[in-house]
Amino acid sequence: MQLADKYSPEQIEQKWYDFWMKENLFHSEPDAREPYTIVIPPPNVTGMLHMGHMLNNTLQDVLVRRARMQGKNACWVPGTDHASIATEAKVVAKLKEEGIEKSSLTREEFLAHAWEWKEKHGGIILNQLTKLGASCDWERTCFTMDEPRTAGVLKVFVDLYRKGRIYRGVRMVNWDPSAQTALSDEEVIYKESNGKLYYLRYQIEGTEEYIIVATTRPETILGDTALCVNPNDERYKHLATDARVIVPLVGRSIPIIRDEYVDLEFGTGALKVTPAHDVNDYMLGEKYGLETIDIFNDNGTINDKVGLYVGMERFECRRVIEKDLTDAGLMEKVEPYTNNVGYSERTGVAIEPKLSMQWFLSMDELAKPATKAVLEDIIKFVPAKYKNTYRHWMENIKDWCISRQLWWGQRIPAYYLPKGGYVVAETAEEALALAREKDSSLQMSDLRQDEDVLDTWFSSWLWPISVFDGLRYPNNPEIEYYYPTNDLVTGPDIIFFWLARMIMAGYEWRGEMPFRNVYFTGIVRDKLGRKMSKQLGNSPDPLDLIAKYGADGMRVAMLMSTSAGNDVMFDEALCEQGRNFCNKIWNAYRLVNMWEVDNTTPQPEAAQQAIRWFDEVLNDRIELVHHNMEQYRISEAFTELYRLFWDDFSGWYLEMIKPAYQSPIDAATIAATKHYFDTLMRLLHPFMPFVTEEIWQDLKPEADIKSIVIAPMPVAKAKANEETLARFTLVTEIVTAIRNIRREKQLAQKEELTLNYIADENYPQEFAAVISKMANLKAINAVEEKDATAAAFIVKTTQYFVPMEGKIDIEAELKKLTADLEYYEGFLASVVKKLSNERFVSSAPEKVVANERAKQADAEAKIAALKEQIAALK
RNA sequence: GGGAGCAUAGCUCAGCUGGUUCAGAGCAUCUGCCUUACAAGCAGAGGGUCAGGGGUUCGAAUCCCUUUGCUCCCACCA
Repeated sequence: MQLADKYSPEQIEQKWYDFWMKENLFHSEPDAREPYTIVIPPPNVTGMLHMGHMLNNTLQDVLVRRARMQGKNACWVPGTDHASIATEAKVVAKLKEEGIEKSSLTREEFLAHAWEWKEKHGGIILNQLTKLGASCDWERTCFTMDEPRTAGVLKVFVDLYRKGRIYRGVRMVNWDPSAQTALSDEEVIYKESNGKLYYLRYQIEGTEEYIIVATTRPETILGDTALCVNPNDERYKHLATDARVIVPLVGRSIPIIRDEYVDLEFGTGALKVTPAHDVNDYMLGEKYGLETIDIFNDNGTINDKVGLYVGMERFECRRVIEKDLTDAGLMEKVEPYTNNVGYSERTGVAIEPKLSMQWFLSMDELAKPATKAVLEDIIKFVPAKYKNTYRHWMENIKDWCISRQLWWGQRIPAYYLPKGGYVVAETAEEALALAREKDSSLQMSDLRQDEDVLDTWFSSWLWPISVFDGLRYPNNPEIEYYYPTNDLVTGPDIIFFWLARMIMAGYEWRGEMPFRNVYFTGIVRDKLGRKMSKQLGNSPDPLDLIAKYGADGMRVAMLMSTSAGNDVMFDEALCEQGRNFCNKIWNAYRLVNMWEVDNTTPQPEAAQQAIRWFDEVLNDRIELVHHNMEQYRISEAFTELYRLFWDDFSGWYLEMIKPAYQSPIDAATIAATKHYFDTLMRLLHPFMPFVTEEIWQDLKPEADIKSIVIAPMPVAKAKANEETLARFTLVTEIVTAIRNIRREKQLAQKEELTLNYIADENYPQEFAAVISKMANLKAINAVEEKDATAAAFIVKTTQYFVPMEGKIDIEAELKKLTADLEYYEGFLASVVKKLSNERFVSSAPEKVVANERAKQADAEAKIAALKEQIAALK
């Protein structure tokens, strides 16, 4: 095959992905083999691919492809998440653009629009993953809101309800006024915000005296139902026990209560109590039986309960009320103030604490086995540091608010009865049957299903089970075969949202962990360390990068820069490095491929020596890569292969076996080389699937294996021969030394040199032919005498001379040798000092001491050799 | 406020049980090469008080204490 001199991924990638799909190589069915399962963290159904997905899915694909090549029945289940808030917000925005208000639609009409949107955009993100080479079993693609998953969710809800874990009640929840729904605690992000601290004057009823109250939210005075001071506060001891104050502007009379909750140090020591709009105030309200006045509409505007500022947006109201208070002389002062404000994770608006009726899931019982599993490493976290984060959360777990005031999602299967009360059932029919137990006259039309839907995570927490339909059919062969899954690759940012809950669900409905290992990725940042975001415009489009550098180049960029749990500083230069590596592989193959093979040519000695060495290197690295992968050191494993291919294979091995210009290569050497190429491609395939397949298909080492995707992963043979590897380092040192001589003396590479040496056991005799070839020597001679006219160097203890015919600068040589001598004398002194320390000799392990003695002997020999050379020069 | 983690070459990071190869890799930089697979390349070189201080040890980048700086998570005094 004629190969272009640059690797061009465009056609190659699409060609092979199509081939893999056509051959159905990613599809898995249960069989006798050991399963290897990964479930994808489902991206939002209407989302777009970003760099985080690149990182996450590259890693998953590496793991899956490797397992597949190791002969396991690899199954990577893809899918998407219905992402109720995010998707509903997008659909609402899209309808708004078309001039349609959500409020003008019925639930059914809205859902029809939403499904239409989902059908149109839902497949995009998964399709994008194919561009990266993701070897998902696409036949298994799931959606958290498709029928089997929804049925599972409802079954789980009913099960939990019957177990008494789900309850309904009025609680203070995090309200998102933009999405107009409750959120779980995890969906609230606290950020430091610059606000103001307002000091308001509350007149004590029946007096001219005022109490000053500090607050950050003056608009909530509309909902004030008490004022609270600390009972130990001297400033307020004089007040009558039944004293009351007048709420500024509102004019309402409210009691003064006394509770040690109030901090004497903060503000004036007086606290306004607004039970409807502050979590702590709510607790005070409960404790003292205070009235609760909710002053906001669901969209964050002021309602008509008080009759002031009606319809005004909450932040607008704050500005207006500040002015009105000032004008009325009720504002003592205003100070700048920094505090933490909670924002909605999805819509970004400030959260409003709000009392409302919601569904909750009691978590204590669920948490117990899940906590244990991680702490005891039954589920292993990589890196382990996240165990702490996990434990802390699990041990302080709060009940989960699972209802959302949205339409896009799984509707809560609770049905209200006309005369109060409700029933919970998977279907309306079952609900009716249950209802009739209470009142036999009831008809279907009497039942009214709860309007709310479930939190998205209430379906994603079932993912490892639900993708195999293990909730509806707990004994089906698929779930029994694939569950528990092996590895989960995710970011630490969703430990609480998703990971912890999946573990809880796993134990609750399978009695077993959902996955054995969790690999945490970091966040992909730009090279300045900033988070990638649309606002900053520092987030490259992964598809553009793939188009520019190839999918393999992109994958290399991800692999080069990531270690578990650490953030990735992404730099486009890494993609370039990846592309260059593809090109390197390509050109190495081009070289091997272009040689003419001649069966009559005997195998050169240099080639025999090269093969003897490379066998050992390869074996050694296979072992190392395997070892690294076992420990999820994926980046290190790849880096080993990168260097193996680039330096050892291309830089040394290929140069050693390269036939002379326009000469053919012998059959034995080309066979060995192609075998190495095959092995290297297999080792690299999980990391760089496309370029390796392209080359492997051309090599066709095994006719009955149709793709490298299912070619067996090379395994290390017996332990590598360390001796051979160590001896070869002498060769590289000799060659490097001669190259340096050429450079210093400005000798052309073409000019053949002679190498003389004074023989000892550290001369790598068995690699003489390789040395000769790599250094372009015409002769290598063992000599007895030193040669003062030659360029000299020492490797380990062996003295080498390259005759220079008068080109030697004796002064310079002497200077160099003297500097070396000084270094080794200093080195020897430190070794001797160590060895003469009795405590060292007696306490250090034998091996360490022996090693020091060897260093001493080497240094002494080297010093002797250097002294001889210096003497000879003089 | 509570907890966790990090600090090693200009940059991004390895360094696993304290001891060969302990001060490394890649990138970047510099020098020399259009050598016949690859200039997306080749051959070389420079560059670090392992954040500061103290301790344990025969021996510390590695273990302990401490100071400083950064990051993340949790909590939320209005």
